[in-house]
Amino acid sequence: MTQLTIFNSLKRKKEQFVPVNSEHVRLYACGPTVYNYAHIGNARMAVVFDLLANILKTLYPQVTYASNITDVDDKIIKAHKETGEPISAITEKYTRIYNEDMAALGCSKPDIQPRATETISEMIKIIEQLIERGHAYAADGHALFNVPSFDQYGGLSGRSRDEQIAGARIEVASYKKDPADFVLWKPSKDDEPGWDSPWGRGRPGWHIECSAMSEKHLGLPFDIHGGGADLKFPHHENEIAQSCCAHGEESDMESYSKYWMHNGFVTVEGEKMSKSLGNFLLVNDLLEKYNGEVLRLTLLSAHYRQPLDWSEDKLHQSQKQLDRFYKRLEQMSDIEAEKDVQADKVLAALCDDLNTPLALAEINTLLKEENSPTLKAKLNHAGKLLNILQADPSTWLDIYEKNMTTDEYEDLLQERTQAKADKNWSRADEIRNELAAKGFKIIDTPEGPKLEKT
RNA sequence: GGCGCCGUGGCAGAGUGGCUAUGCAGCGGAUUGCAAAUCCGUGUACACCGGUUCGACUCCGGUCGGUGCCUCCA
Repeated sequence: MTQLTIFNSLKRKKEQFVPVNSEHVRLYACGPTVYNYAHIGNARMAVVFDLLANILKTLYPQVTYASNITDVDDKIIKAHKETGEPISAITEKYTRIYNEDMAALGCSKPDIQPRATETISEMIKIIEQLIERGHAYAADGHALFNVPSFDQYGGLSGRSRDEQIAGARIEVASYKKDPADFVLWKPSKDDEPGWDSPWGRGRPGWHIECSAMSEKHLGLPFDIHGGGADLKFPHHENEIAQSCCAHGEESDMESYSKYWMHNGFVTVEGEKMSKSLGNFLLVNDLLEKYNGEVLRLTLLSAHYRQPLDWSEDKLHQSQKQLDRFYKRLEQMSDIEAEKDVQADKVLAALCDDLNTPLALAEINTLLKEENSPTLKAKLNHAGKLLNILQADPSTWLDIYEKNMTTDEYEDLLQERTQAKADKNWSRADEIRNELAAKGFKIIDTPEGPKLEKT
């Protein structure tokens, strides 16, 4: 079996992946807070970990991929106050849109998609365990994690406690024992969503939800925890602190998740996406102009740990790339794919820390081969691994088949063919221009002219 | 200020101690009425300066440049 290698953020090096239980591999990735449309950065995370889950599923008999929906958060409350829409309407709406958009990008729905609001009792239990073990305390309606109680704190992001304080620019709340302490539970006002707890009516802090959801659905320790690079600190650092300390595993950061993976950021035309710059690219908008598969390939065109600069030119390249692949598949539509043939080099590239650019290069190299049952099998396999090339080739290429005699363009094409036979070049060119204006280009083949959408 | 990442041919983007990455664009050719599509051919690129080495784009050190996190932002 091909060996999977991944860059483990916890160790800051590439390692062979050895599952906790090779019969059942468990993966968790931090999902979105549902208060707005998903942007292209959310999409990168979703696509990267969808790909990872897909690869794991080809290597191991059972894989569970969990990715959460955060449906309680101050940003949601803010959206509610601004729009007047009920909280549940907001979270349901944007959860639905998120799932639709990610599906359009070829992402399978995670095996489990837990909601924070469905995991409140588990969060409260972890907080109680932390208080019992002396890692957390209640103060002023809050429950807080006491950072100095965990020696390993900072182990993921590589920063010591002293650096933490030196760099602290956050105003320190009076109820904190230590400036670095963070909130596990906070009180809710009457008009804010809240749940009863030993510390009064309130809601969870940001980090505790992932500790609770991953433990509930995957068990500890699980294999891989993923998310965007910006979550490394403080979110993931705090998750580790909570989950290790709640179970008396203060000396073992791996007692929560064995491996950590972080995807890089997406920039737009060289600049970071930000609301002030107004360059926040929403997947929903992009899908109106581009096919989801083109977006997916673009997101996979750079290695997942590298920054990815989004541009029109990249989308163009992805489109051309997919057209090339689909053209070959279309040429081979009458060929039966050979059984039990795999795209070994593509799989090997993906197993090397998800090296998607190399995988794409390998597919391009495959195209140098002649059409054959073997090539078709390899292309099919490669497409399946990356979850691309799953559309019907002729549909993708949008070719009007010659036998569509009722089609309005058929008459024009026949007229052009006749004009060409009569050497009436000006009329032939006229028809070509006419069709070009309608968004089609003519491809002359030995079997006659075909139309392709431009 | 602290921690980290990066600097590859016009552009995108992998990789390696000595052997063509790949794609897009460009150029030349085949083909075509002209195109389009397709096919063939075509680019000794690895920020700079030192060091290690028989040999470095690849290892080590430094310089310069860019960039991320430290602000509940994937």
